[in-house]
Amino acid sequence: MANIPERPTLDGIEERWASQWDSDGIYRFDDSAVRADVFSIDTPPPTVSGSLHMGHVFSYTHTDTIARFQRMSGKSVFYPMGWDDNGLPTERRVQNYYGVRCDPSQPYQAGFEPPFRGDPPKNHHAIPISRPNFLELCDELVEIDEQVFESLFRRLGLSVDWNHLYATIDERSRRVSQRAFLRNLARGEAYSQEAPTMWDVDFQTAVAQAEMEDRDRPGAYHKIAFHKTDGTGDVLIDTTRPELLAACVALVAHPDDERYRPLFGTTVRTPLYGVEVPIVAHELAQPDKGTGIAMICTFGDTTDVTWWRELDLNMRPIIGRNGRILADPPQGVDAEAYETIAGLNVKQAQRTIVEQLQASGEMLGEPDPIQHPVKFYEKGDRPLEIVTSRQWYIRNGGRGADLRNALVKRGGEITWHPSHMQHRYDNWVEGLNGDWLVSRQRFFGVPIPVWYALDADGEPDHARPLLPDESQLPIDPSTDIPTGFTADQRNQPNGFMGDPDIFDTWATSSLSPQIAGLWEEDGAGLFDRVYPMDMRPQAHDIIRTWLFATVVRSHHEHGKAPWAHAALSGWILDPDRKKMSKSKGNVVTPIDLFDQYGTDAVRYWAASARPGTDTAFSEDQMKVGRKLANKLLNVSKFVLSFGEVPEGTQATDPIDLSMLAKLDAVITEATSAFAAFDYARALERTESFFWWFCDNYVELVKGRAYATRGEDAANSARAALLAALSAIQRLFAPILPFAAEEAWRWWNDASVHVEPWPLPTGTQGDPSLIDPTLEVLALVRRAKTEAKVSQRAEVASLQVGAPATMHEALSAGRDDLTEAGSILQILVRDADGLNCEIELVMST
RNA sequence: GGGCGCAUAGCUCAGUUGGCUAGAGCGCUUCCCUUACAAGGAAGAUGUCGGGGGUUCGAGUCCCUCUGCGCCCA
Repeated sequence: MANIPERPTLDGIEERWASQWDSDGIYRFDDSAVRADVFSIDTPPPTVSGSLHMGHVFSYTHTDTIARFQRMSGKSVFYPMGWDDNGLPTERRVQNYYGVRCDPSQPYQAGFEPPFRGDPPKNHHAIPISRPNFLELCDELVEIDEQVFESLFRRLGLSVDWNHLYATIDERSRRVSQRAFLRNLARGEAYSQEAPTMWDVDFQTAVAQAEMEDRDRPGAYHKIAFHKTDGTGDVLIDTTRPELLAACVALVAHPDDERYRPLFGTTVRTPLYGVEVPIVAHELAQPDKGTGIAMICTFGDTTDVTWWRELDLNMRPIIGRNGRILADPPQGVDAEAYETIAGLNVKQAQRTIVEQLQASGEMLGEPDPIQHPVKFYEKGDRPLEIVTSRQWYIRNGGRGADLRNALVKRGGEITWHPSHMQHRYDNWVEGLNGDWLVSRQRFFGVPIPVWYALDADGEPDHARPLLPDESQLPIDPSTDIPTGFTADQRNQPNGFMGDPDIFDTWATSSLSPQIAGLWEEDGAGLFDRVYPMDMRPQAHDIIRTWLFATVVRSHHEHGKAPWAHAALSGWILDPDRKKMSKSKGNVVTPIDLFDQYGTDAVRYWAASARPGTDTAFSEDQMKVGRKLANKLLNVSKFVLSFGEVPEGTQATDPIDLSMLAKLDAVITEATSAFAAFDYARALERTESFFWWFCDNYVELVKGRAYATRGEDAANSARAALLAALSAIQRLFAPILPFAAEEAWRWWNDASVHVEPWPLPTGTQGDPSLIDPTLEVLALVRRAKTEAKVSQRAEVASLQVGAPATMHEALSAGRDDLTEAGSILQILVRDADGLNCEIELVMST
């Protein structure tokens, strides 16, 4: 116990202990552990191209407290880390950082130097570069970003095993991702299809259902006259998208709608273009919306797609992938009339069409403005359009009740923390309306590992893709060559072509358990020892994406749920209860807070938040955390200052046993709270006991511990203090890993983080025995405060009135009380309740 | 429109299966340099537990209902 500093301090302990843990390798996963002794964590790979913010600190701290608890409880903890670096966010960051953009038509330039490395001027025009050059810059930048993330997480004290590190673009991830996909394909769980697809016209890629969001946008109903072909007049429809008139393939009304029932089976001619279209019936038509009859276009929204499919209608697409009206009119549309809108963007086309309709008298009245929900890509700025294209899908229950039900059932096999989060999952799965679109028309990602044979006309055979052998993975079909072909046959008639697309990021990150666990890799059986994983921690906003996608892949590949527990973290709100956002300028950088309050203090703030609860950012809480960490050092110093007790010394004084009995209850509660992933409850119990311990118990027995009444009396207090301290330091270790380690190492050789989690001491003490004595002490303190004298001031006499049932307890604490209160004389008498008459010694 | 959550002191929040005068911290007021801690300690004031109804010997806690806020989905 010779290592206690004169003035304990929190300053500098992070660096010291973090590097010590690293060199001692205390967080290394024990590869020899059997599955039952393993606790495995499916750590979320953060998007490294995004910014580091308090949300990361918040949720990763939650996970780390659980990991530390499990490790101390004897588990070999598998706690990997991953970086999600592939995908659109990285592409955007690379564009903004280097001042370039990817243009696959550009030739590769060896040794290309980007115009900027960081902060190109606002007026800089992005330079088009080849795809390989672009990917090189992606690789360069993610490496820089990943170092920043790693240093933050190390500073935060995450007990991850950095030997188990992956990135979603690295070779292993590409191999696992492609392997899993090929197996999906072989089992019929993946397929490609030419179909109407939600399309972002700016990013020029297809978008999955999970990535879409509704935004309220202003629009307007335009009342347009269609002309009955039997010459008996017009049919009026309301539409918010008059620009799609040339794409109209039918009018639709509800089958029960008496107004339109006579018209079903007849035809009308479209205004401006004179195309004959049928009037059809479908339950999805809304009689109360507008005139109750609507035009069906290919395609204005997802309902159009449903109608088109179920009613077997014609196809007249007019919107191109760039969001502009196609150059050539669809079949049957008057070319002269169409020419006036060809090449316009959607807004321009709408203006033109409205002018033309007003001129021809085929639009009635003025547009009627409304607010309505419009579908957007969550990262996009313009409404999604629907274009027809060939895409890859993985079945997720969106097109089949059996699979959907099976996936709901898988969700039920997971224990959710908090439990109500399962509703979000069920809700999402039950509301799916299509399979999972996994192909993206982007650049930086895992390539889809297929080629297509080209026929004599150079047309690809999509029905029979050419597949690599698993042993060849990972491949890039744009550079690798399928078996049986040669390089010069690429893109030639009777040759082959590579699939140009990449997988969506989620298609790879949904395999995080397989990637981290070295599934089908040379992992010496690691996968079987860690999978299914014990815990998936993540934020609740990505239940529909990451969580669900992971369940889908696990269900297909392994026929089981990927984890036993899903622990959902909440959001960080700013102090005004608004979601923190950069644009509002209220994002604080974690490093500054670590510097200001210490890492443990910031972790304390994070760990104070109930699991799954959105939580206000609070520097006040960090101040409290710092105070707590500081107190832990100081009380440790005090307790350890008495030195060791003689071998075999046990606490015997009833007062000491009473404290230890209270401690036992706290250990029991903290243990079951941690075991149920409720770090906040464990902290709260530990913390409130700790302050009670410092303010009351320690103060009460301080004199006795100083041996004012002999060594034997002192040793009971010292033994109790040491036992409590040992437990307290370990109880705090998951939350305050640095302060706990600092104080622990003053009297122990090994790290507290590999010590066993405290067990109840099993003392036979009466937990409430100490309470009456402390109540009297509080009354004495109050009397001194009210008399405005020092707490050290002497009490000439203390007369305690107490029920007879309390006398024994008071008698047990009497000597300690005498010292703690500087009381010269104590008399106890019978009374109904507890009360005191206190006579202070008047200082002269 | 459907689903879920939240509402307790000025602020941030605990309050497990109903059970003593409803708690903590911050902030506020007063006092105290005391040999673990002044980035400390001792003490004090502050509540229609969102409104209404019900079950119960007993409700912050359970049930119904209303109001407000938030999130997810359409």
